[in-house]
Amino acid sequence: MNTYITTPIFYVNAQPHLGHAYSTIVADTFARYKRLCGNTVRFQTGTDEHGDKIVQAAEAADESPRQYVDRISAMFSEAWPPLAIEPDNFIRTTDADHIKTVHDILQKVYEQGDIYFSEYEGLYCKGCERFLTEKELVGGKCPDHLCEPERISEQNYFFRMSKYQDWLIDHIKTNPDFITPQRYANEMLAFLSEPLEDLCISRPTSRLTWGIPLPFDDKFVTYVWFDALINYLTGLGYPENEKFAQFWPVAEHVIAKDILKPHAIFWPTMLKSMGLPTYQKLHVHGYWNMGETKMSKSLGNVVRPKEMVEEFGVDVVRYFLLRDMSFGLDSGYSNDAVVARQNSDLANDLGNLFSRSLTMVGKFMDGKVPAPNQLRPIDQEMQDACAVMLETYGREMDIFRFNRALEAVWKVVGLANKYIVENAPWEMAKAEDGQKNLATVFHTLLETLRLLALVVEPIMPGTAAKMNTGLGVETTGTLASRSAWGQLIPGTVIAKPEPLFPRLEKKKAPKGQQQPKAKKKKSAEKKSEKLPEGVITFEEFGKVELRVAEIVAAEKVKKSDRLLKLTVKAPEERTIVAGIAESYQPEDIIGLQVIIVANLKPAKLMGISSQGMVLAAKDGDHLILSTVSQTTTPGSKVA
RNA sequence: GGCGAUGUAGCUCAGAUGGUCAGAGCAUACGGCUCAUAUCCGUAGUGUCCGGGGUUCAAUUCCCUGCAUCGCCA
Repeated sequence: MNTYITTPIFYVNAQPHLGHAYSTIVADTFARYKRLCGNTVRFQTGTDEHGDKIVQAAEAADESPRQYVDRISAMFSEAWPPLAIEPDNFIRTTDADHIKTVHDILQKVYEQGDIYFSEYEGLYCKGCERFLTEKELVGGKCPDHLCEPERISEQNYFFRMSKYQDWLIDHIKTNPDFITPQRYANEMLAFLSEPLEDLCISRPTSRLTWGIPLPFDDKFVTYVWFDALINYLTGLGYPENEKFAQFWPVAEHVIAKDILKPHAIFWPTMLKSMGLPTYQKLHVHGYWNMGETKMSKSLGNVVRPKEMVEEFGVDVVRYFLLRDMSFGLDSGYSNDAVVARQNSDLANDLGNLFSRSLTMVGKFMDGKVPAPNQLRPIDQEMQDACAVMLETYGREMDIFRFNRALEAVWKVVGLANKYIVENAPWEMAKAEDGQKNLATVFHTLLETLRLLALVVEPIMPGTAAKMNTGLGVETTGTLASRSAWGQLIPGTVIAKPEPLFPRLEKKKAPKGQQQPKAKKKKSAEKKSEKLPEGVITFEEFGKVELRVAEIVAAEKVKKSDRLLKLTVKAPEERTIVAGIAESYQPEDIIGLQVIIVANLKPAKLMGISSQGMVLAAKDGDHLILSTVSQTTTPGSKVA
């Protein structure tokens, strides 16, 4: 059996964030799982590097597009190893072979008449030198240049997507697993109930040169999706490489819901036009939301995978992401939630189970795997529970319900802990006739741990390895072969290992919920002492994130006497509208370092989105901006 | 404005051709154990299953409508 699993190629106009990491961890886990099942697996990820946004981002960074994409793409490829993500191929749309493949495919589709030349109409902003989507507009205006875009038309090439609409509808309907979870297939069918428009696939070189030239007209370059989606073929060496024949028939894509339409509509119709079978499955996942608000760069609440790993370790991060999100739905992210998972599921339940078991084997079994004796019902039940777990685990992993799979695994973790309490080996050891059952108990327990290490392997490879080492287990074979009960060899020496997971102190807990430890104590002392009116706690103050921001641009807001539109570095650029025009001239404050509230909910003032608030003293009507007494790094925290 | 999704215990979320479907984990309280990373086991709660209307012997589950949040599109 073969498996071909891909992540999207990520657009390099931003650094890797949690969403990228999730898609890629999902794909990696699936790849590891399928390998464990004995499949031949190919796992591909990469970066998407063409288009006008890249040109702009490069300009902003004062780099050539080439330098820029090389730098950001490297940030992606370097982001994955620390997350234990091991793709077989990392593709870039600026790779020579990709460019050639896109060329060949365009030529082929063109020759068969599925690409034609026509008018494209859209809203064009002269300042940006590009078409804007309706969504980008703020109050009908370009948010960057505050002018209304013009409705202009230009000549472009189109892909005859509409031709394949009926075929696609039929394909989705007759293949229930084509797009999963089901809700996304429904969404696409609803979309397809309206006539499908053809897809504009070019941009004139007069406006954009950072792209793949059309083979049949060098005055145009390929625009976005027709370039990007083809990466899934290029990565297999389409058309002649044998990998293509081997893996294309089993292709499965993992994406986030924001790029559903290109993958569910554009891509299958493109493949159809090329005369290729479509991919097998599209797995669509939701977003990680940060508390109440969505993760966004301007709010400065982007979670960097690298920082997560540094704080929690790879396996915890992987476990958390797969355990806490129902695949397909949105989920909330918070550091506290990760800490909670780490402490309860990992440290207390699994880690402690492993630790106590091995310690007792050392104490009561002379540090060796015992041979089991006659099974009692309680031992048989433990063994049966493992069989149930393996069955559920396989079923759920196959369909990307990782949270369900892990739930089933942790059910056994709980049962194993219970099994220990019910048998109370420390009592058995004292009893005259206890030795016989004691051997069975520890054999059962160690076998259970062996199976837990097995199923946990695709999710937490490092932890699985530690467990296997501790148990003295060989890790060759497949999931099926290693699943069979009773593979530990009696007499194998078991050494007490280091703890699997450390327990963490919960960081700044929101309210007064900061007493996890002192459980034994009476709850005599009240947890929330009354505070005088107007007094806030340190925790409450801690919610306000103050930062130093450097004003890099300032201009008056039209039709407003009081408002200035500021562009600040904190350290990312953000726009803040401040009511200080009566006290300051725009040109006087450029370069000034002020203190801002960085995590204020964005507000729209005179049609401009303000992402934060500048602090100023108020002397009557006169405002005096807060500054720092010495120049510092923009973005420094104020506390 | 159109389409769609979501709205279930303090928190994060599961759930079902309409009838033991009111659930899990975390958090909380109490009890037990001591092998273990002060861990584990047991017990105990609370919910107008978003509001309103309808279909039905029966709706949290189906239909309509309203509200809120989110997404896609115009």
